[in-house]
Amino acid sequence: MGERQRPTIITVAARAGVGRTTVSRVINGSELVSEKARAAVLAAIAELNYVPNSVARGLVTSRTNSVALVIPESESKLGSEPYFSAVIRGVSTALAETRTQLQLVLIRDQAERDQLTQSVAERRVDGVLLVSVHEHDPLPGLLEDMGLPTVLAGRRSPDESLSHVHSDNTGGAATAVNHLLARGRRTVATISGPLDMEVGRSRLQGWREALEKAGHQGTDRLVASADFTEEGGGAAMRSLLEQVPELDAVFVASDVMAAGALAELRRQGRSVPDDVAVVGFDDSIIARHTNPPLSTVRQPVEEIGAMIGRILLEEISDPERPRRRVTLPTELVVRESS
Amino acid sequence: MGERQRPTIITVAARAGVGRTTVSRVINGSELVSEKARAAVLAAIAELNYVPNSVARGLVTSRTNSVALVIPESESKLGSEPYFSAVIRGVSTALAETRTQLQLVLIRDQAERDQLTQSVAERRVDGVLLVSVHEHDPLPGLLEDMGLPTVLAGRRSPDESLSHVHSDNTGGAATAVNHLLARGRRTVATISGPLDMEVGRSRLQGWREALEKAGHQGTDRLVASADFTEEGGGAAMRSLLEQVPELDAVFVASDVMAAGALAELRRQGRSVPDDVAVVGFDDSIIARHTNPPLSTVRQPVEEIGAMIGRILLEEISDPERPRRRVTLPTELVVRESS
DNA sequence: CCGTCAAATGGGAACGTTCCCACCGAACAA
DNA sequence: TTGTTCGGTGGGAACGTTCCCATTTGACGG
Repeated sequence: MGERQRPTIITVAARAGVGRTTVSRVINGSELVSEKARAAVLAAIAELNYVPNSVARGLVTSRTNSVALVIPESESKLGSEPYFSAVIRGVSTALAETRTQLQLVLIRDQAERDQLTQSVAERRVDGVLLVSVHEHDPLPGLLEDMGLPTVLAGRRSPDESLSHVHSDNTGGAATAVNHLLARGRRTVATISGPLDMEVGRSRLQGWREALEKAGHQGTDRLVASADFTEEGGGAAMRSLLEQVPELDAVFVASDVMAAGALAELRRQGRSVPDDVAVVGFDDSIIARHTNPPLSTVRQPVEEIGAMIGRILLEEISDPERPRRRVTLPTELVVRESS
Repeated sequence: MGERQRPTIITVAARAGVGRTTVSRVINGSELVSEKARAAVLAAIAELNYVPNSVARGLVTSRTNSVALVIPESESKLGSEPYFSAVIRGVSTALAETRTQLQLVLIRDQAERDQLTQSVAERRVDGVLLVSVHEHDPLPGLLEDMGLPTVLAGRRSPDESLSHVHSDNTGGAATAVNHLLARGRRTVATISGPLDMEVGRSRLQGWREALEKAGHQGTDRLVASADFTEEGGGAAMRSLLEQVPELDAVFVASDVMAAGALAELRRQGRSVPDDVAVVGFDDSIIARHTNPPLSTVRQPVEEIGAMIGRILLEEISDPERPRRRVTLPTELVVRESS
């Protein structure tokens, strides 16, 4: 179609009969411009259909108005997907307010990891959001050293130095356990997440503390760990049933693993919730579709996304701002599995 | 920490004892540079830890090396999420090869829609990927008019003018119907998707053609339409059971709607698959978790994503290249619901 | 030994902004 | 009148590249 030459700020200036700088001032909302000049510029912009070139602007301001959201693919296997979708939605909401672009970066292997740091070094983004970090992941430290604003969903450890937002994993787990105990369950085992992730450890800790507070001892043999996958959950369930055949409840640290556990229980002829009660974590989409529907601990994932987005924007606009640590509440959702 | 002044191409040139241009040539892999000079430049780059500034480069080349993936939020409701995740994964794979960045754009309302066109006008992306377009969506035409390379996952109509990739919806639906007929079902109803989307229409068409080819007539009363949501699927099922109480099979145009339909069937005391056989479409994650597990038509979503990514890159590097239309095969996955 | 040619090289200009600073003129006090 | 101030303005420079073109260099045939 049309596509002649795109108008530049100079074209606009000429058309409006003012200088380059005045046009720039109008665009950027400066006060120091007369009503008359402003009107002329605005008219010229409209007539010429002028749109500022953000690349040129970025060159001089050294701001790109875009941030990266980094998702490790190892985690984005089928099961965790609803989690990431919700985070993305939240982040997107937060960014929309300031017209900041969202770069999505999936990391599957070392090459893609290098590419990310490369891309960061190229100054293609103003800040980075990191999701589901592992304890010894070098990435957060790297970004911190580069001085690039960085916010985490989750954290590497309880004394995380970067700004981060996470849900009350310990509290949520404890709530689940207390719920099971209140239902009269005597032996509440757990399938924990990976222990090299803080989510894994803290949910396990919540489970343990709640049991101990209720007077239960020797809980160690009631634990099996898995990797947040459905198969992992099934395998962990199997091993628990071997070790602790008398168990009558399981707190599973994710819904996806719980789905695997439910299948294994069915396979072994244990009915849920009559023989064994099960509570998951996340309230992801599959929780409503398992057989029976899964009781679970809901975490406000979309809100986490919105929050990390907002915090990152703050840190970009003021890098000196002190780091923030936010814990969001969880909520027990009781369905038919408990 | 360190963070002194970032080295520029000039710093590198000085260090290597060559001119600006030679450094640029080395970076861009030009042949026209002596071994000696190349080595010196490479050494200087390594010593100084130089990384080219992509914004500056973008200003002169007027390429940003990033593309936008646009997802209408109305579709990204819970149910369709696995679909989008898979598309994203595929796109990301295709883009990784050329170090092209992926901008994710969620569109929820008119404001965000405007923002997208704005952002496109600002030349922040080299091309656009559009997912799940509606028949009368103005966006594709707008992008086409702007002369911006655009590729669709799905299409607006069978004679789509833009490059696009879609799966064989008609064929997949027909396969599902034939499967049901082969199982001895007599009355195969359908819950279709929205009829203002080509996916909706073509799956319906596949269902109809297969029935007619098998000698069934007067199929119109066997159709109920819904909006790809679980609730919609339930409501459509209810209406079908009222209209056609004798039905013994349903082809549902998406797994999510099928989940709703299954729940409704159970509520009305019809057993699946004994009384009514059900086949869905997508093979999304929930298909394995419904009760009973859902037979479904799998479409290669990740491959669709990879394909639209690759085609877009081609169109960016050569805008004159003729538009492409790709149809990928589907595959019937038989589980327990049929 | 010289002209020719291709390979290798580097400086100027351009990409489209914003920022810095100098300037202009009107208002106002002395 | 003269000086001071300040809102309003615009030109030069800079941001860090790539592209165009002119120049240098070295090899080679006559």
